[in-house]
Order: sequence, then C-alpha cells, then structure tokens
Amino acid sequence: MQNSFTEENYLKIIHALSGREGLEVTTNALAESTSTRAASVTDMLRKLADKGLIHYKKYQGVRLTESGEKVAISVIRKHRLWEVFLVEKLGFGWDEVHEIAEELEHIASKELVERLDSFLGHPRFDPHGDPIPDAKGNLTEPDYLILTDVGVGEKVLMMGVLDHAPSFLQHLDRSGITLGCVLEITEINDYDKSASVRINGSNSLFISLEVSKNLLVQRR
Amino acid sequence: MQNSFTEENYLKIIHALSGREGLEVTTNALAESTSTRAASVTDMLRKLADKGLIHYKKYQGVRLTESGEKVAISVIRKHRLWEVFLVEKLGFGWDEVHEIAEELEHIASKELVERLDSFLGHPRFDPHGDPIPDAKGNLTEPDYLILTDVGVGEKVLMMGVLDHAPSFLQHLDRSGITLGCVLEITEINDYDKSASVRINGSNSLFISLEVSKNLLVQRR
DNA sequence: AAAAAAATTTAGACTACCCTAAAAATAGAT
DNA sequence: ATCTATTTTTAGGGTAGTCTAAATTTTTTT
Repeated sequence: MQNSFTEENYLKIIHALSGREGLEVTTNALAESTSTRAASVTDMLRKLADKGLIHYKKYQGVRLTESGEKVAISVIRKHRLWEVFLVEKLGFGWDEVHEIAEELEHIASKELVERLDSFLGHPRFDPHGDPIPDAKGNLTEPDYLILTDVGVGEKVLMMGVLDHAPSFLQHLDRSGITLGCVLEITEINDYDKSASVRINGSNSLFISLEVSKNLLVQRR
Repeated sequence: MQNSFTEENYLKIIHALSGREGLEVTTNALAESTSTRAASVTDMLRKLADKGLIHYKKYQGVRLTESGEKVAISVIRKHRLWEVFLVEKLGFGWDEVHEIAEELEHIASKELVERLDSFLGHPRFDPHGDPIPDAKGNLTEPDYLILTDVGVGEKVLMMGVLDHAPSFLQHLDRSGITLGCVLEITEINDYDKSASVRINGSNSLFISLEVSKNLLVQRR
C-alpha cells in the first residue's frame, strides 16, 4: 500500500530526530515537530507500527525499521533534489525553497526523481550544504565542525547550516557568508563569545555566538 | 481558505466537461470523470457551492463561477507547464507525463509557477498541443480542425491530440506522427473511412477513423 | 398524462487524521 | 520506597471525503 503525505512526514521527522545513532524518539518530541498533540501522535505511531515502518513499544519511544528508513531517506532525497532545482534552475534564494520542497518531496514517481537527479548533474549537497542520499538510499553525513569549535587564527570552509530558518539564512546573505566561502576567526570575545571573522580573506565582521552555533565548517 | 487537492480536481474536471460554452455539467458525468459515486459528487458540489466556486441548483447540474473558473485555469496552467518541463527538460515522452503532472499541478506556490514559466521560455502550448493559460488566467482555445474534416489532397499541420491516453500517443510515435509534422491525405477509404496519409512529404501510412478523430490539425 | 426509467439527492456509515479530557505508566524527588 | 510530576495512552468525538441503499426528482416512453 502507498504511504500518505502525512505518514511520509512522520517518517521524515522521526529520521531527523533520531539522529545518526538512530536513538528512540519520544511522542512529545514528535508532537512538537509535527505541530499536533501527543494523542494524535500516538494514533499515527500505532498505524506506522502496523505497517511495519517503525519499532514501537508503548511508552518506550520509536525507531524506524529498515523499511521506514528507506521511505524517510527517499523523501529526504526528493526534498533536497527539488531544493537544488529551485535554487540552481529557477533562481530562488536558499531562504525561499524549504516550504515549496515540503510539497514537492511527496510527488511519487521514481522515474521523475532519477531524471531530475540527472538533469541537475547528480548533486551531492543541497543549497544548505545537506547531503543528498543516492538513488540506492545511501546517506552519508559528512562530519563537519561547528564554528564554535574553531579557534582564533584558523581558516575554515563554510560547508552548511544547522538552522534553516529564512531569517537566519537572510542574515547570512546580508553578512556575505555563503556556502564554500573561507572563514578566518580573527578574534573571539571572551565576554559573549562573539567572534570577528574575515570572509574570503577580505572584509571582516562580527558574528554572534548564536550564528556561530549554526554554521557548519571544515578545516582545509 | 485554501482549496484542497480534491476540490481543485473537481473544478478542473468541471471546466473540462463544460466545454468552451460553459454548459451545465451533470452529476453523473462528474462521477464518471472522478471515478467516484454520484452520491459523493453531490456532497462535494454542495461544498463547492458553499465556497462560491460553482453555481449549483439541485438536479440542475453545475457551472463554474468566475472564482471557480480562476482556480480551474490556474490548475490547468500548472499542469501544462509541468508537462512542458517534464518533456523538454527531463526528456520524458509525451505519453508519460500526464500522471506526474496530475500531482505537480497541486503545488501551491505562485512564485514557483511564474519562475517555471520563465525558465521554460513562456511556452504557449503543452506537449500535446493544448494551450497554456497565461499568468493572468487568459486561456484561448485555438480553433483547430479534426483530421476527419480534411479532404483528400489537403495538406495540414499536426497541432494536437484529443485523446491523451498513453496507448494512443505511443501509437502515434510508432507511426511517426509528431506535433508540427505535415500531414497530407492521399486517399480516404469509403468503406471504413480509414485514410492514407503522407507524413512530411515522404512515407505514407494508413490511419484508422479512430485515429483521425483524435488528431487536431490546421490548414497552412 | 400517467407509468416506467434514469438521474440525483438524502440518510447513515466508514477511514484518515486530528482534537480534548481523563486514565495509566514512567521518571524524579524526598 | 513512596509520593509527585511528567509523559504517554485511551476514550470519545469532529471534519473531509468516500461508500451503499433508499428516497426523490426529472426525463422518457407509451
């Protein structure tokens, strides 16, 4: 049987919340993420468990089964490929594409996904730096650093963001921080942990701890 | 309030069935087209009427209101633009795109549609020769001939199809009949109204009345 | 113009997904 | 180890969209 729009969203969110260790996800966390009440989550969990998509024991939280994992990763693949399309082909900003991709990710056709992938040149990362699962369902999370883990004087490459909120991404745009740029921490303020950062070797600016916490980077 | 996937489908189908004269559409015709029962159609009609999207009097059939027409045409615009995308950019055959576009046509973002339109170079017709409504909602149906109305010796341009069934389109592919090709009727068989047709001035083939009835053409 | 046939609507019910309120289970504090 | 707070589940219910069966209206036939 086909999975509904709603079921796919639950699986996607369970995947995101269980992290790379595949930890148990709680009912309340799901209620929060799906903007529904805990009671509604319980209903859906029973249903997903009946379909063999999650491991579920009452009061014990949930994990994806292998089959549930497959569905979740397929949805993530579609979401991220469509985001690449929207940014690369249609010229949307990286702050504008999430909502639209939330709808596009549920289009079923397998053939469509593979042709889209090929049309886009088999991109490995989406416009926010998130890795795109391959056609076989392999998803390898690169182990980036968070900018807060980088010391003064170090030069790093900007590889992704943790926060996908439009307001955060627009803030980065205004600061001139883009995927792939070189960041060099020139100073860290002891008092509030705000930092001075040089971008691509030239203009320098202050960024708050809040921003640093959400920037994924890589040593070169 | 937003219109649901299902509501949009009803409006689109009412538009199609009422033709360019905007004739009343019957409950049974809608039940047939939506693959549901007449009772279900009645329920939905009451709902659409409450929302001001259709004119509905019990037992009297329905017509779209101006606001319903706007929604229907927007859905048609999206459907046909996505079909162009699927064929022109992703390399699908014209026989493969209908189902996928049935899903894509319900993606809401207005911005997406306008950017897609622009990315595709503002196409006027979809891969089946159907006209694409413009951004303001103007839809002008070109007045093509049906091939059965063309006499022996006449040369016409192949402009569209009435039947969108994959099997019919595949049959045209095998016959070498494509959008824009020149068809010349060399002979019409009096017995079964099958015809001999020259394609682009060269190879000749037989086509049945059934096929002729579904080909839209234009005198040059 | 009445009877028969066909089309349409109403009545009552089902599934998916969501809700609130109350009950039950787990976790935390003393 | 028990009591309390928190989390989760159950119970009962609502809306959207579908169904079947029965009632009603319109159309067709005679």
